[in-house]
Amino acid sequence: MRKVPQQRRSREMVERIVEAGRAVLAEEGYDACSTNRIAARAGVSPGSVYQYFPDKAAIVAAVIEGWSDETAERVAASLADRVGEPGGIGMVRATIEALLSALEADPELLRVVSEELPMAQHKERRTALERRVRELTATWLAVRPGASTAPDPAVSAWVLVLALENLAVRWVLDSPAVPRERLVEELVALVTGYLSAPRPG
Amino acid sequence: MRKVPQQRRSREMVERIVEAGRAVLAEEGYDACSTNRIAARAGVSPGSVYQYFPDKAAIVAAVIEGWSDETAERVAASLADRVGEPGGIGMVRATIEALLSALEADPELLRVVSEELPMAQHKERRTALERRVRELTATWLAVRPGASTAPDPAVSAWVLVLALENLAVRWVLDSPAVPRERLVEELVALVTGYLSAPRPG
DNA sequence: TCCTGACGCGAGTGATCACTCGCATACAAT
DNA sequence: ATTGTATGCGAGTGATCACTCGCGTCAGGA
Repeated sequence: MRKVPQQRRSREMVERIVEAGRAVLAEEGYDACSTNRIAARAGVSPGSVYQYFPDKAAIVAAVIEGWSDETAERVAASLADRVGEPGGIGMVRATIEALLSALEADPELLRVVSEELPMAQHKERRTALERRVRELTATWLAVRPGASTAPDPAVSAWVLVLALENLAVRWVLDSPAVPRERLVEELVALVTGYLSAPRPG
Repeated sequence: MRKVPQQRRSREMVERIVEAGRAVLAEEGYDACSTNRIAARAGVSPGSVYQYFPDKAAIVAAVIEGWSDETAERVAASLADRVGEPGGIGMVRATIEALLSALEADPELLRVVSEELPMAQHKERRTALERRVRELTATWLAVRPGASTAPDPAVSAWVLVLALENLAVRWVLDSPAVPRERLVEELVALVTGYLSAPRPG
C-alpha cells in the first residue's frame, strides 16, 4: 500500500475498491478488469485508486487474499460443526464436504482465480490456502500412526491435497454429470484407498 | 487460416512462425508473446503473419495443438514399448511413467499451457488431450470386469485422470522434494487403492 | 520472355490501458 | 476562524499492441 488511509471515508473507499475489484473479476473476468473499470464500479476516480494501491496487481492481490481467507474460514466452520464425530472415515468425508461447500460459495471467482489469473504474479497468494490445508493434513496423518501405509506424511498429504483440489475445482467449474453425493463417495474412496494401499517392501 | 500457403516458401514461413511462437511462449511467457515479437523471432514481417493467420489466438492455437499432439504421441510411444507386459498393475505403472515422461519433455511450454494461457480462449484445445486419455481409461476399465469396485467406468476414469494430471503437472512444474521413483509409487498406490477401495452397498 | 497472381514487407493506425498530476474540497487541530 | 493536511478528482500521458495497407518482389506457366 502506498499510503495508509486515516479518515473514515478513505477507509471506506479502499473497501469499496476491493469490493468492486472482486465484482468486476467475478462478473466480467480478468481481461475486462481494467483499473478504470474497477474505479468506475466503485464510484471512485481512477486517480483515487492509486492513492492507496501501488498498482493494479495490488488490488487483485487484495481480492484474492479476501477470497482465500473466506474460503479457509468456510472450511474451518464446516469442520467445526463435525468435531466430536468419529475420526477416520467420518473425518475424511467431513473434510471433503467442507472443501466442496467452500469452493461452491463463489464459483465465478473460483473460475477467475484458478483459470484466468496470471500465475506468475499471484502464485504465492494462490497457493497459500493449499499449503495450509496440506500442513494440516500432514499433521493429521502424523499423529495417527497406522492411518496410512505410506511412510512420509508430508508426501501423502501432498498427493491427497493436489488430487482432491483438482477434482473438487473441476467438478465445481465444469459441472460434469456426477451428482454431488456420488462425487463425495468417489473422493472418499480415493483417499481411503490410497491410505490403505499395499506398499512394496 | 486466412489463406492457404501454396508455394514452398510460404509453407516454410508458416512453419517458422509456429516454431517462433512456441519458442517465444516457452522462453518468455505469454505476456511477452506479442505478434511483433513472434514475427521478429521468425525473421518475418508483422504483416506477413496475417497473410495466413487470422489473429494472434490462431498462432497460439497452432502451438498448443502441436504440443498436444506431440505429448499424445510420446505417451503412445512409451506405452507401445510395454505392450505385452503383464496387465493390471504393470499397465498402470507404465501409463504413469509414460505420462510423466511426456510432460517432462518441454516443462517451459507445459508451464505456459497450464498456468499462463487464457483458458477462456483455449480451453477446448487444452482439454483435448485430457479427454482423449479419459476415454482410453474408461474403455480400459470397461473391458476388464473386476478391475474396479466402482460401478461406472466413465466416472472412475474422470477421477483418475484429473487426479493424476494435476499431480504429474505440479510435480514437473514445482519440483517438490519427491524423487521420481517415489512419485510413481505414490501414484500407483493412488490408482490401485482407489480401484480396490470398498464401496458402500 | 512476359505476365499474372502469390508473396512479403514494414511503417503506420487506432484503440486500450496503467498510471500521473495539478487542482479543488473536506476534515481536524488549534 | 484559520491553517495544514488528508482526500478526491478526472483529463491527460506515454507506451504497448493487434492488426492493416499500399507498394515492391518473386515464382512459374504460356
